[in-house]
Amino acid sequence: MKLPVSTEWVLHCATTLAQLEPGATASAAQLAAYYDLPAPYLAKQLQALVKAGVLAATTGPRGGFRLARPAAEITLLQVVEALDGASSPYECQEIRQRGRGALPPQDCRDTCVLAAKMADAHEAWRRTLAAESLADVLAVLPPTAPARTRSLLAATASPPRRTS
Amino acid sequence: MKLPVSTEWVLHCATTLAQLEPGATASAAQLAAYYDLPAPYLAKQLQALVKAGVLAATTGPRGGFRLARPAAEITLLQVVEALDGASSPYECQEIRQRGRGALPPQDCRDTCVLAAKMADAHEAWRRTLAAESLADVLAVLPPTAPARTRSLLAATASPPRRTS
DNA sequence: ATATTGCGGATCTATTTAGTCCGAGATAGG
DNA sequence: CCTATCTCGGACTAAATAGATCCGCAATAT
Repeated sequence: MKLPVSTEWVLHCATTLAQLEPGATASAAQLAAYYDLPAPYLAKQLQALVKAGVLAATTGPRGGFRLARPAAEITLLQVVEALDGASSPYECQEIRQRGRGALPPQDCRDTCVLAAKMADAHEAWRRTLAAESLADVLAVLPPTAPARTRSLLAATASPPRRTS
Repeated sequence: MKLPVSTEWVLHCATTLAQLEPGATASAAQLAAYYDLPAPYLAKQLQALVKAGVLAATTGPRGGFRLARPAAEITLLQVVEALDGASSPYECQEIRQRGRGALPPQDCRDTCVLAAKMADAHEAWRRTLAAESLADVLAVLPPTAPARTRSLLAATASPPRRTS
């Protein structure tokens, strides 16, 4: 049971994007430099967040990524599941219905007790992550963080067209 | 984030072993036939449970596996973690300390907020599974189940030495 | 003594993950 | 209005990890 390392990347990137002024964007290259990550691969992960509706992207010069919704309406669960999917780590194969000890179908009308308990555990996991929004995360950061983040990001922004 | 399919196997096998009379054993081959599973691979997984102290094994003819402790003292979590380990699916790589936006060490004395929340979620998952014992699972099975299980298992027991 | 069982290691395959690349589209500037 | 360039978007390739299997060794009850 393991989550991709890029999970940490996108969680931090989402937190970073949440510190921008409304409407402002940051490119994949900017975010990659900010965290020292391989830019093309990070871009791929961010695209997954776009497809999941967590981020919005604008192409063209000065384009980039921004949150698709207010930070208070984006939960950690939505970010994590955008990458890894929402399926439970335990998948019941109904082995109780196979082999010499196979149960008759009428005994299998309810879901398997073991599968039910594993599903309960997964639900508890999801509930914990769904209870925390990006806004909640921002609230525990020092008040100076957003300004610092914005200025450091701007340092790698595309230059304003050199007039050679 | 995925658990091995063998997780379902060992959960069911542990439940099956819990239905035996105290001291009785079942071999890997018996359990494999009971659930129509690949015997060699199942054996390997059961060995992991032995190493984790969940099951006890006796070698030699008429040997096999049995619970190492009363069913009430074996939780689903112990069975699952015997196979997959106890480590969290999310592993913080401290990327907040790398790249252009790296935080100074004095700001990293506490664990990262994101890592802490992910750890909370994993703890909620573990708590749910730790709250359910094999005895709890047996309690919801029909009272006739143990007798049926024992008789079906016996059908694949090693034959009592053919006197040819 | 022999057959049966668990135990551990070595091996092979397949799926997933990590990482890279090039093309389509959009915008700012001329 | 046109062009140049910067961005995302998806396809493609390699590496690592986990899944699955096999074989020889040790132990024990018959």
